[in-house]
Amino acid sequence: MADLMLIGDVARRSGVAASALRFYEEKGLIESVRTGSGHRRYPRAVLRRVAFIVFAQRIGLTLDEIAAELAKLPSGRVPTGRDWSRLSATWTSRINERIAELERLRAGLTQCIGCGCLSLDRCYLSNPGDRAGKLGPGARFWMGDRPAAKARA
Amino acid sequence: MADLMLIGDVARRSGVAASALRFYEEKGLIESVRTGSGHRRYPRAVLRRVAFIVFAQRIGLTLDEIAAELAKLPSGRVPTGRDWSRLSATWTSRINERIAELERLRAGLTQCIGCGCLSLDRCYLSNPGDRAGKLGPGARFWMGDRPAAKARA
DNA sequence: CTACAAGCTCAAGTGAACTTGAAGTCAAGG
DNA sequence: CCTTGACTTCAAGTTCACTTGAGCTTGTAG
Repeated sequence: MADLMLIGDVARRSGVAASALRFYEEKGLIESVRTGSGHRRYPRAVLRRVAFIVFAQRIGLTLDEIAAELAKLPSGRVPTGRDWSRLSATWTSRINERIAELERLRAGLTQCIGCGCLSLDRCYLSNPGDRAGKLGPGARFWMGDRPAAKARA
Repeated sequence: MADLMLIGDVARRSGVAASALRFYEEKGLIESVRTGSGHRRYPRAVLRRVAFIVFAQRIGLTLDEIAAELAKLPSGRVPTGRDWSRLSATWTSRINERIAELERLRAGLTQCIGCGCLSLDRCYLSNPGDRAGKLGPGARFWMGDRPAAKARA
């Protein structure tokens, strides 16, 4: 009857480690209610929220961006399917851009690398529009095909 | 006549910061000859090597993987176009896999997120095959569409 | 009642790919 | 000769997304 889950349950059901769930809470991505003793309890709806986070990560959003998206959800009630799909509607173009770039790169493998034109300042492949963009210090971003999270169970 | 470039020239022509070039050298990705005073000098062919590195990064290879690829190039002579294209021939399948995943995700945006099936342990979208893979601690990898390097000029 | 699992907080570590800063050297112009 | 800018090394810092460990408390099964 009390459909409140322990953090371990959420971890098992979502495949996201408990430490990651605490981290998401700290970042404001998810919420929990606390028992008198300070233990976290989650309503079942958190599973969908976590699924959304994992999904968004694989598409390429940072946790900060995901937090911004989640902030658009209606507050005070459990989001409906329509709420979720409204959120994700804007992502299609992002995916399309990335696919287009990969296709450009794939074409370049046969056409460009061997032909001698691969000289950065000239080749359209190596300058897909944003190479000149400013970015602060820190990790250089890259795309990967590895798991976005690891199950703790 | 001496077609040896300064590190600053290479940085300007490639769009890769001088500090990054030193870092690549430390990692064994590129080489330089040194003047008597210890300054780096690069043959023009390094530009293509750097272009290849940037290219490979956008496809999603780590620097370690790129180093392994570069090690396959013939030593002792400047690589030809054929040498380069032989190297990159294996990447197409990697790109294809990534494109396929993005297409799966894109389809899921309209079909899956709203429908209620988005519950990690059930939805095929959130488990593209490798979610169970083991990975040590450290940064969680993600795909991005940001610049891979920033020009210093 | 006593194990023992599971939860808590907080600080520090991880890895990739660099950047930044300190402190010093080298080369060219005026 | 002096300044200026480009170069050198080396250590430490940065971002992101977490994980790990220490030290403690809670909840439950036997």
